Amino acid sequence: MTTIRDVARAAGVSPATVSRVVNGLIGYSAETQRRVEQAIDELNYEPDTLARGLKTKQTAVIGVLAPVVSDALASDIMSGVEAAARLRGYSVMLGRTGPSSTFAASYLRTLRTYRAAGVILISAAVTADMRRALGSGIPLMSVAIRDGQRFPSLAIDDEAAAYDGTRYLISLGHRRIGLLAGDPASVLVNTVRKRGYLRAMTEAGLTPVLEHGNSLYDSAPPALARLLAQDGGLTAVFALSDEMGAAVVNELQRLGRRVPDEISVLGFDNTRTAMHVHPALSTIAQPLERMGELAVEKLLAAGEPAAGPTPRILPHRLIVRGSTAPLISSTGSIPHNKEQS
Amino acid sequence: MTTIRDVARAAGVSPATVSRVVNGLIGYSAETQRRVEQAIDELNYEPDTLARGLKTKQTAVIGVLAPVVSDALASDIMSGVEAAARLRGYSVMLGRTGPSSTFAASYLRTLRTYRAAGVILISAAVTADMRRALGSGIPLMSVAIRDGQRFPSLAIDDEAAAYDGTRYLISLGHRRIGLLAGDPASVLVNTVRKRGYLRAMTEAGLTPVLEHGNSLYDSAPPALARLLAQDGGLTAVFALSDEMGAAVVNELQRLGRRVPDEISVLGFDNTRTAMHVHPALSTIAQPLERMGELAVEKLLAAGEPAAGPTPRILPHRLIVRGSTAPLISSTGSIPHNKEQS
DNA sequence: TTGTAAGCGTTATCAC
DNA sequence: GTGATAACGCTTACAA
Repeated sequence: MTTIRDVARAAGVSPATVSRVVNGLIGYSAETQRRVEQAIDELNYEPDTLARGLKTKQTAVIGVLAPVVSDALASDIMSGVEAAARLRGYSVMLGRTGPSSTFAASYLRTLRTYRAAGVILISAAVTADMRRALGSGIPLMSVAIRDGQRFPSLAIDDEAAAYDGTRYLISLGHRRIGLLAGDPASVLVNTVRKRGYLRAMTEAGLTPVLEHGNSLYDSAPPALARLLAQDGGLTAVFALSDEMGAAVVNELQRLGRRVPDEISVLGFDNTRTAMHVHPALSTIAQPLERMGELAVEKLLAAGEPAAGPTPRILPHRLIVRGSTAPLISSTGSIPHNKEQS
Repeated sequence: MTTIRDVARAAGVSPATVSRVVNGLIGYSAETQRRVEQAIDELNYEPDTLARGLKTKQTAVIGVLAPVVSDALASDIMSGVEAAARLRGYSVMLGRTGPSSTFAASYLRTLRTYRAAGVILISAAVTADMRRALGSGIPLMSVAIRDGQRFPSLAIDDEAAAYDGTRYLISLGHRRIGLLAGDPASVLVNTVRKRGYLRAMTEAGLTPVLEHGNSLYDSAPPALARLLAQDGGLTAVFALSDEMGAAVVNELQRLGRRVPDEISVLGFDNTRTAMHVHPALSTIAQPLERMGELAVEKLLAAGEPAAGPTPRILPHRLIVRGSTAPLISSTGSIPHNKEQS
């Protein structure tokens, strides 16, 4: 390995000067700079991250913790994180929080010993335990979840998004709309979205019909069965994740119900999964990649004076594909459509 | 931050002794060990990774490079890598190689300055450039791709897998079987799989029909159209990725062709995507998570004397779901089925 | 503008 | 069995 001393010797200067050049500080002549840079090129020198981090008490590492590594939603966010991080010369360290954050604290302790520049928590709220495990010098931010006001977070307004989704279905003429929620215990987000759905239904004088899955594909068919058992005449199902939405589309077809002619299905998140069914799933989009990028930006700006207010709310968006359609009422008339943007 | 000296002072011993205890070396009494461990607990001490790495020239970091972070196949492998790494006390650092490995070398250089313990390359072959960028001390292994004999790799036998998939379709009675391959330029694997298909077709005296997509969902519908233009009477399509397979199932249904009654579809990889269509996609499974785990194991054993032979071949497996069925010939008879295990 | 030298927190080589 | 002490490769006062 070539060290800063090797470069110094080759350039005929001191290690301190090489360091200054490498770090773009001031205090050397143009000629010196040239010689140093040439030596760096010739020796193919690269500063040792460990030694530098040990001295400066900082490394260009950003930690990312997701409940499940292979989750589509987390993957999209991670993709944004990776892009923003590489752009700024940072590397990302990946961890899985596992069921109910079992591993989170241990990961955060590790990240602390690496002197990470910041940590991003996907789909999980920051707990006091986590905050403690990470120590005090490292900023921590959660993404795709609204985390009270206690810790920084970055998410859409889930209540409003679910409200808008429900309103959209209502504007299509649907009256009997079932909600397929995720596990209320593990993801706070579900409680909030549920509230949005309930508000829209209540305002419209409609009766809520509600069941829980666990956000994943396999949980949807049985939950759909329960939903249908509650009200066999449902004309629309709002699933609070695309995986469940996709499963509902497929299961409905298996049951011989036509989507969207007989029954509309609306998903949530706008992950790739929404495109993988036929008809493609209408859904509420979260700007997932953008969230990942923004999280990095805010994290790295955390030390700065002008750090913006938190939690930061990002816009959601309704995406209409083939799985939703106006209700064909028994009289054959299509109700007035007051779809939202 | 509490350091090894703090612990030493609290326990009334020297830093050297604390180090011995922490690292489980020999050379201290049981009583000393007790005192040190107590001090560690009380002070909540955690060794500094950077200082340790600087001294030992090794960190417990495993680098993982994938073409696209949010890819389903890569995600599954990464999931296995994460699990195996955490089990052994290693952390994983994530990178994206990007189109045609643009970023790979730069990531590898970074990984070198972190003194990573090893690097795993997903769906990409090791090039001499990469090997050079990483330096000589760090093992590098590619996964889910067969990489000649020059560098270690871990993959299924893609030729045999494609052969078996084609044989399966033939055993179902299909004679007009189209192949939907991925981009031959970007992923070597496609060339090999194509060879397996061609061998099976030729052996059976059948005429190959072949088109290329790019392995992703959106590339499949147009490629399918070209396939159908070549032979409108195709009764089976073998797609060399689940994303393309799922797209074929959906597109076929959009075109009014029934799957599998009129036409069978077989995918490749067995990612989540295969489950997200209706009927669910029959496919050739790669043990993706297991590959990730194994890659970590082999990487960390790379220094050992008894490092096994490379490249290592893993078993593939045919998974029959709803998208494939015996050909109903015009005479109404179902051909003899000689399906493989 | 440039060099010297003192650490950063750890491990490893010696002595005792 | 235990403790000084010298690195590891870098940054950063402080001198010159």
